[in-house]
Amino acid sequence: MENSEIARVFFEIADLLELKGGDLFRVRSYRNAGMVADGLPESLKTLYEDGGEDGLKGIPGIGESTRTKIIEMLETGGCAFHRELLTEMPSGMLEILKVSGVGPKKAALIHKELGVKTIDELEKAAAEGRIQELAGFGQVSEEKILRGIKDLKSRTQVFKLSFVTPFALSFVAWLKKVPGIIDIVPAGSYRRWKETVGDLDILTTCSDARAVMDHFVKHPEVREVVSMGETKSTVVLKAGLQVDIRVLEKKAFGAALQYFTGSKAHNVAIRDRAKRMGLKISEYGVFRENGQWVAGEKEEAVYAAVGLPWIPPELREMRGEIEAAEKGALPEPLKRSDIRGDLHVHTKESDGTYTLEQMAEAAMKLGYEYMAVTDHSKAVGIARGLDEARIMAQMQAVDEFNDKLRKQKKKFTVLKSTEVDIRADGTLDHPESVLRKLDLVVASVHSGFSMSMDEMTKRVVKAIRTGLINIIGHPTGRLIGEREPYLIDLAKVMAEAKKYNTALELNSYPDRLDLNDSHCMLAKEKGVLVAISTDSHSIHHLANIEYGIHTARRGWLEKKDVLNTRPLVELMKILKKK
DNA sequence: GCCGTTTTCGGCCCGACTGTTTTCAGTCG
Repeated sequence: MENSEIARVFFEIADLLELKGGDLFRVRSYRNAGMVADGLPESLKTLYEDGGEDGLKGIPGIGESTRTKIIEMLETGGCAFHRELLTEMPSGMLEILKVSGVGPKKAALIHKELGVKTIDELEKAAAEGRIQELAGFGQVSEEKILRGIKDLKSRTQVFKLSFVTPFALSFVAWLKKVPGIIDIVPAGSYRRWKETVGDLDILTTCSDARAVMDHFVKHPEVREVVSMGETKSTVVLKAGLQVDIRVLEKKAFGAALQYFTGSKAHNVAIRDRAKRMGLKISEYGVFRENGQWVAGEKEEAVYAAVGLPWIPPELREMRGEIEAAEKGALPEPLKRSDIRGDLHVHTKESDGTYTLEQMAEAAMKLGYEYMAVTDHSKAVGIARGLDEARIMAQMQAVDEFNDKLRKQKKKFTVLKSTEVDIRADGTLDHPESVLRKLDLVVASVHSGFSMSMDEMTKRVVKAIRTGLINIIGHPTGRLIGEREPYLIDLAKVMAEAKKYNTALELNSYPDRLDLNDSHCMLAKEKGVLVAISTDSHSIHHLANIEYGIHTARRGWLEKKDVLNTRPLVELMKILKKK
């Protein structure tokens, strides 16, 4: 079982225990174990295979009991405790918990009183007016349940970060029109640059809170106002995205920003730390036990109050950032200006929409020193991949273009390159003689995704062992929310990549973000360089580098861990083939 | 169930909004 599957079992155990009315701290432990499993850069399976039970020790949040269950799942593919809980509470109840406004208490009551076992039965009961008869329910909550079911059935649960970005910008612009508004900052997982975002949280300070609320709910994209209070409101947009807003005093803005940026697990740890120091943290500030205000206007001051330096939002995922902050060992955040060039760019020759010259012009405007033109090879027929003759012609065109740039005294170089296909048998789709003439070789898998992990790993490892590859492109092939990653043992691939001086790509295309944040942590640990590239098919895609940079920051990468932070001369030395 | 600058036992983050129960529990983030 993969980490995400193990995590799902823990989440379900937590939900089932909560439905049963079990100890809430125990519930929280399972939920926490699920989050830890999900966010772990190493595969639990690999840790267990390599180190046995000891390999699983020392993971914060995983104790005796959850460790035993992890081992059970790895060995048997299931968890007896989980199955046992499912005999007591039907699995349909887990779906019911997802209905907005229905939590464990209400769900359990509905189940007990009406024998409801599935979301469809819940819908029927509500439609027939049987819910409002129950103690603690009324006509309003019954209608709310019906709406919640409708929403759940139609709504996408999570949104790609790039889907949310335009809405975030739109709300910021919209709220700027409110008289007296001071700060408007989207927080939450959006601010942490998480690859998918569940909802958008916006924090504001304003002299007139009422005016902010009134204007907020009138945004033209709003479909439904879920709640509207003095300082907090929630709406759902036509696109299905939920947006929350908070209005705060200037004095509390930093504390609120810290709180609403999350992650939840990070905040719990920070508050726990505060508590141990005799402090109390809420979204209104840091306070002593006697209620005296300590800090809150600036986020930095909140962290300082608990003896820590400011922690960048991308790191706030409880992956050791608090311990690192304590030791002064936080990674130096990668900056946009650290990136010297883009190493994965397509042109009209294959499936891009602009010419080599146009792409280069656009890259120069971003202040880059270099750009690799990496059109597809012939195996990718649908993208009009280049055969030997066409790539030779392109090389000549690149040489001529570089000559022209030199004559114009422009400090920019186009690298002769390719995105060569790794065929199903692990061979490359250009002959060695061609690949040796190129400055840089990106190699990617574009077909035959449904291999076993063993086959896929061998396929990519075989390609690396040719010694001709500088970068493995989009190493897992996933498309966020659309296509699962193909099965591949990245730890093995990285070990081989390290030997052959091959980098792994962090593809910044917002649908891909591949490597992901956890994989970046693994690459860093294994000492493999990461190339942050955009896979641009248009001049407009080059700006997607931001998504790659922030994903890299989430993966703790620093300037030294990234291939394309190197100046051209240094880069060319690294790219030199053995 | 997890964990330790107060602890191997006894704690475990904190507050807003809603609906319904006339004083608060449940849900959510």
